[in-house]
Amino acid sequence: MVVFAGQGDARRSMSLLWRSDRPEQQDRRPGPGPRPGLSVDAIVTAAVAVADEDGMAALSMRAVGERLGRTAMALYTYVPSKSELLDLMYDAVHAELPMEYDDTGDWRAGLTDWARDTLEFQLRHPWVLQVSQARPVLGPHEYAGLDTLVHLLRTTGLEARLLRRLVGTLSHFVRGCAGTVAEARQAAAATGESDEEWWFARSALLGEVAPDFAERYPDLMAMETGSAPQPPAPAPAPGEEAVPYPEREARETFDVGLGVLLDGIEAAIGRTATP
Amino acid sequence: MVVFAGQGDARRSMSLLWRSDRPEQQDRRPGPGPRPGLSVDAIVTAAVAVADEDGMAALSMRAVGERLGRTAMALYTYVPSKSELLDLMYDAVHAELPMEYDDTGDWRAGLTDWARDTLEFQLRHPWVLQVSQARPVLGPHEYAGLDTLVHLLRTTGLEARLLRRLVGTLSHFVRGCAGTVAEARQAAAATGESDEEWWFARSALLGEVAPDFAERYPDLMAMETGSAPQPPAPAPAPGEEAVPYPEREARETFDVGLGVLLDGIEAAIGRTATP
DNA sequence: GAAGTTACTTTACGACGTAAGGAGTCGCAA
DNA sequence: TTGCGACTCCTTACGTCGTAAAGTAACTTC
Repeated sequence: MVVFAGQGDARRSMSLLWRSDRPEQQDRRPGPGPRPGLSVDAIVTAAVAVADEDGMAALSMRAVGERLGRTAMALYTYVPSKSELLDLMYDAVHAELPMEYDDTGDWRAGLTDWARDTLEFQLRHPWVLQVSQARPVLGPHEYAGLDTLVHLLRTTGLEARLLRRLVGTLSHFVRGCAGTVAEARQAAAATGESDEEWWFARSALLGEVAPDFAERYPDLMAMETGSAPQPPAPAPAPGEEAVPYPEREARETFDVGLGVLLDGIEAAIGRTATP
Repeated sequence: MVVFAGQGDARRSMSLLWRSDRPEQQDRRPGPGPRPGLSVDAIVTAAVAVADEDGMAALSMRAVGERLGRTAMALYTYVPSKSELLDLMYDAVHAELPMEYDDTGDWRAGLTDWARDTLEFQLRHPWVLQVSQARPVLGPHEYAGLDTLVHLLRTTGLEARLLRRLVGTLSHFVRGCAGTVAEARQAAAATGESDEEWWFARSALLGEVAPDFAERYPDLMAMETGSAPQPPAPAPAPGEEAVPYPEREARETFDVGLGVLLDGIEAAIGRTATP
C-alpha cells in the first residue's frame, strides 16, 4: 500500500506544512463562533500515534477522530483531506531526525551514524516507508533531514553531480533494510505467528511440494549450506533477548551492505583525488 | 500500500503456487457439475493485466471478475482469497525474469545486466514493488530469480555469508530505484499533472512560503547549484523523446549507484584475494 | 436581541473483501 | 430414466473506508 500525498489545493497544503498561516492563529483573535477544541498539531499528533501503534492500514479519519473524542468529519475543519494530513504527519515526524554529526574529517563514521539513526527512525515510524517518494512532501523537516545527509556527503569532497546520486543510493538502501524489518514485524503482529514459526512451517511445506528443490536451485542451496543453516531457524540462545530471525538477517544486511556502499564511495574519492 | 500475502491455509496456498494439484486437473476428468468456465491461470492472467494497466489500487476482485465476464464471487471457486491471488500473480510474473547471464568471468557485466533486467521487469509490473518482502511468497519463479542472482554472485568467489548480504543489498537498491520511477509515473497518471508541471508549481510555492530557504538549507543549495539547475525543469530538447524529470533522475541514480555498489564488491573481492 | 460565522454532528453514497444462501448444470448410480 | 450429489456461478448483505451535504449549537459583533 503506497499512499500518495495531497493533491488538493497545493497552496493551502504548503501553507499548512510550513505553518505560514500560523501568525494569525497565534494572535488568539477568537472571532465569532465556538472556540476551536482541536488544532492541526493535535490532529497530527493523534494521527501519528494511531499510525505508530496500529500501522498505516489502521489510520482512518474515524480512528483519529475517536482518539480525540470527535467524529471523523470534525477533522475536516482543520485539515483538507486525509492526504494532506499524511503530508503533515510525514513532515512532523521528520523533526526527530538528528542533525548534528561528526563532520570533522571522518566521513565514514558520519555516514554510518546517519544511516543507523535513519534506520531507527524509520523503524519507530514504519508507516513513513509507505509514503510515496516520487513527489516528496517538501516540508521543512524533510528538507532538514536531506540537508543533513548532503552536508555529510559534502565532506567527502566529491563533485555535486555524483553527490546527488549518492543521496538516492544511500536512501534506497536504508529504506530497503527498514522496510524488510518493518514488514516482518507487521506480519508477525497481524498473524500472531512468529517468524520462526512461519519459516518452520513453510520449510516443511516446501519440502512436500517441491521435493526437487535442491536440483532446481543449486546455487541457492550452495549458498545456504555454505553460510548458515538458517531457514530452519537457529535456536535462540536461552536467556538472550531473541531478535527475530529475519530482523537479525536484515540488520546484518544493513551492516554489511553499508560497508560495501561506503567502500564504493571510498573508491570514488580515491579516483577523483588522483586524477 | 504494502499488501500482505496469503495467511489462509498455507498448504493449499503452496499447492497452488507450485501447481502440485495440477496433475489431477490436467487429466480433464470432468466430474459432476457444470464445466468450469475459468481456471486459476486465466484468473491470474486477468488480475495481472488489471494491475499492470490500472495499478494495485485498482486491483479488486470485482475488477478481475468483470474482465472475465463474471462476478467477483465467481473467483472464489478457484482462489481462496485476494491475498492468495496476489501470491499467484507475484510468482507468475517472476517467470519473465531472464535466467541466463554471462558467467564466464566478468561478474561486473553479469550483475549490471541482471540489475537492468530486474529494473525493467519491476517497471513493467510496478505493483510487485508493493508486495511485502518480509515473508516471501516462496513460489518457484521467485526462487528461480533468486537462484539466478546467487549464481552470478558466486562467480565472484566471495564467501557464502557475505553473498547472502549482497543479495539483499542489491535487491534493496534496485527496488528503491524502481519504486521511485513507478511512483512518479503513477502520480503523473493519477493527477494528470506531469512531473515538470508539478515541480514548477511547487518550486514557486516553496519560494512564497519559505523565502529563507537558501539560508536554512545551505548544503542543499550548494549541491543544487553545483550540479544542475534542476527542480525548475530543464527544457526538453525539441523532437527528442522526453523522459520525465524524476524518471531521468532515478535512472542516473541507478547507473551511478550501481557502479558504486559494484566498486564496493570489487573491494571486498580484492580483500579476500590478498589476505 | 438579531445576524453572521464557526465547530462539530448526523446522515448518506459508492467503493471494498467476502460470508451466506440459492439457482442452475452436469456425471453417475439406481 | 430418474434423482442425487457435486459443482459453478449469482444475488444479497455486512461492516469497513473517505468525504459530500446539510443540520445544530456556540459564540462574537452589530
